[in-house]
Amino acid sequence: MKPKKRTTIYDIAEKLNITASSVSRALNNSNHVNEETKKLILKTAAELNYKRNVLASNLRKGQTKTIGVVVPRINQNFFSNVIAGIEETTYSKNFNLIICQSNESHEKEIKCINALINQHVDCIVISVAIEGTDYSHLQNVIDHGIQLIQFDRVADEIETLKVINDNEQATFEAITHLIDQGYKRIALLEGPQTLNIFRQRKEGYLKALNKHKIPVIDELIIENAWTKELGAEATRKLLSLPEPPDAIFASTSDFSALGVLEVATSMGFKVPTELGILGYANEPFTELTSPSITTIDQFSQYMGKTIANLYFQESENKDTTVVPRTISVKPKLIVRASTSRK
Amino acid sequence: MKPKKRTTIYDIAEKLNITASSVSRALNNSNHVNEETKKLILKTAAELNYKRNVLASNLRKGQTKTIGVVVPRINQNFFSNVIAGIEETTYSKNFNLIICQSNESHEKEIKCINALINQHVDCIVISVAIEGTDYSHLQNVIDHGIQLIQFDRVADEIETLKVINDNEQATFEAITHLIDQGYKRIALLEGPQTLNIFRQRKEGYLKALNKHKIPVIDELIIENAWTKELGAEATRKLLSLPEPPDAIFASTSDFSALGVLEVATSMGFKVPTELGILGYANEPFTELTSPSITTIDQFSQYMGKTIANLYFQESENKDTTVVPRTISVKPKLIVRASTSRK
DNA sequence: ATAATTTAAGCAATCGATTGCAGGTTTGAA
DNA sequence: TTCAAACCTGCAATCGATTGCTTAAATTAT
Repeated sequence: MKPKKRTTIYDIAEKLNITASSVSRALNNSNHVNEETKKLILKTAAELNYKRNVLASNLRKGQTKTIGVVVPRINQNFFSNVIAGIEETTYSKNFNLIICQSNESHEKEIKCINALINQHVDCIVISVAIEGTDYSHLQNVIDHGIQLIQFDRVADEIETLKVINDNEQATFEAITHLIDQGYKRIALLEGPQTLNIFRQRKEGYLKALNKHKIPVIDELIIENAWTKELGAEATRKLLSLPEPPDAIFASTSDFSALGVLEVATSMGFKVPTELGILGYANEPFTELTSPSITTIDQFSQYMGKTIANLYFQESENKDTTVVPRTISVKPKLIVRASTSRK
Repeated sequence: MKPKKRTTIYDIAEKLNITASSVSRALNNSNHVNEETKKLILKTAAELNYKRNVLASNLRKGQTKTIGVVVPRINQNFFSNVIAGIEETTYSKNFNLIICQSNESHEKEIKCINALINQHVDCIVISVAIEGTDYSHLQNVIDHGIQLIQFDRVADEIETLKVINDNEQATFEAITHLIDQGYKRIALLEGPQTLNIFRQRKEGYLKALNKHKIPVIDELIIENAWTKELGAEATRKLLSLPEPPDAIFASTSDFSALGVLEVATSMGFKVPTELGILGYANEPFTELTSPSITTIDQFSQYMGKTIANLYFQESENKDTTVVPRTISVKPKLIVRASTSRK
C-alpha cells in the first residue's frame, strides 16, 4: 500500500497563507471567520480532497460521536433488527456505529467491551451473552464515564438505562392462548436461568398455569434447550414419555421451536392437533414452515429506535445525572397454524 | 454523564516517578524497559484501571487496526455470513470492524465510505448497492491510500482486489439441472443489469439454453424482479401468459423465489411438477418452505474469511504494491424439492 | 477626530501515546 | 584498569485538529 500523504488543515493553511486555526474554524462553520475566506477555504479543501482526521478531532474534543453495540449474534433476526433500528436514528444524527458480536461467549464479550472503551465510544449498547454471571465489565463501562444502555438480556444488578420486553406478560398471554385452544399438558423448554429474560418467561408460564389451576409437572420443564439441536433433543425426550405433552412452548427462540417441529413431524405427531408448538421472536421463517409457527413478536426494530432515542435524550441534558430506569416494550402474540386447533 | 477523568500514562508515570515514555514502552512490551519496572508499571496500570486511548495511539501511529465493511443490508443472510467470516479472522488478529449498511442507497453508500475514510480505517471492504453507476467514491478510497477490497457486487472498472462468486458457471449448472429435469420453458427473473452479478447470471442462463438449443424467449425474461414483492408480481404476469413457463429461475435472490412460490401455490400451480422454482443464495428459509427450494450456495462465510486473509497477506508485504486481482469462489447448486420431478 | 466596539486572524497550548535520539549506568571483555 | 557494548531512561518532537487568549484591523459611536 502506498503511504499516500493525506491533506491536513496545515496543507490548506499553507496554500492560502493563513493559519490552521482559521481553516479549522472555517471547516467547523464558526462565525469567527470572514465569509470570503471561509468560502475560499471550503473550496480549497474540496480541491485538495481534504478529509477531516477524526482521530485527531476526537482526541482533542474528547467525544467520538460513536456508539458501540455488543450483541450475541449479528445474524439473528431479533438482533439485526434492533441494530437496524438503532442505526436509523444514529445515522440521522451523524453518529457512527461499531458493532461487535460476543458469539455468546463471556470472554469475548469482555474483550469487545474493552475494545469499545479503548475506542472512547460515547455510549455502549449491550445485550449480554448466555454465558457468564459476573458483570463487572459492565460496571467498568460506567466507571469510565461511558453511557451504558442494556436491552433485552440485561444484568439486573447493574443499574443503567434498560430497554426490555415484558417477557412475563407476553408469555402469560401465549400460554393462556394455548389453554384456550384446549391444550392441557404444556411443556416448557427453558433457557439458562442466569438470564433475566428466561426467568421472566418461566414466571409467565407458571403464572398462567396457576391461574387456570393446571398443575405444574416437573418432567415437562426442560432446562437449557435454547438451540435448534437442543430443542430437538428435548422434544425427543418429551414425546417419548409415557404421558407426552400436548403442547410445547419453546420459550428460548424460534430456532428451538423449529427443532421441536422437525422432531414432532418425524415422530409422526400431528401439529397442531396432537401437539401445539409455540416459539419466541417471530423469526421470518416461522411463517414459512408447515405448519407455520405461532410465536411472539418483540418489535425489535422499534426497540432499537427506542434505545437510540433514549441515548440522545439523555445526552442533551448533561447537567442532570442519568436516572437508571427501565423501558418495557410489550411484545405481541402472533397466532399461526401450529397452535390453531379450534 | 459524569465526565470522569480517565487514567493516562502520565498518571501512571507520575505515581511511579518515572516518565510517560517508559510507561508507554512497558505497555507495549518493549524490551527497552527493565523487567522490574515493567512489572510495576503493568501492576499500577491495572490498579488504576488504565485503558489505552486508542485515538491518541492511532493518531500517532497512523494505523487504526480497523476494517470498515459496507454492505447493502446487514440482515441479509449472505452478507451477515460474509461479515461473520471476516470477523472470525479479524478478531484473531485483534482488528476492529466497523460495519455500515447502505440500504441499497447510493447516496448513503457514499456517506458511509466518507465516514470510514474520516475514521482512517486501514481497509474498506464493500459490496456495492443496487443503485448507482458512478464509482468515484471507491476511487477516492484508493486515493486516500486505503486498501479497498470489493466482493460479490463489484464495480468492474475500479481496479482492486476482488472476491467474487463464479455466477455465470453456477447459473449455467443450475439451468442445466432444470433442463435435465425436463423443464423446457424456463423463465428468468433478472436483477438490475448495472450490477455485474446479475449480468453474469443472465449470461449463464443464456449460455445454458444455447448449449441445449433451447430458444430464448423474450417474454420469459423479466427485468428487475429482485425482491419478494417484485418476484411475486413477475410470477403473476408469467403464469397468466397463454403459454406460461414450466420453470422460473429467480436469479436475484431466494426472497424473489419465495414470492414466486407463494404466487404459484395460490394460483394452483403444482411445484415442482407443473412449475420448477430455483432461487439464489441458500437463505436458511429455503429449506423450510414446502416444497423446499432448490438454490445456490455461495459459501458466504468462506468468502468472508478469504477477504480478511487477503487483506492480511497484502498488508504484510508493504514493499510491493498491490496487484489488483480477482479471486473467484465456485458456488454450489443445492437441489431440493422445488425442482425435483424425476 | 477619538474612543469604544466589533470582527478577523494568529499564537500557542492541548488532547494522550509513541519514538528517535541522547545521556547515563551497568556489565563484560580485553 | 580501561574501553566498548548493552541496557535503561529521559527529553522533546510528533500525529492533526481544536480553542482560549491576544493582537490587529475595521467599524461604529460619541
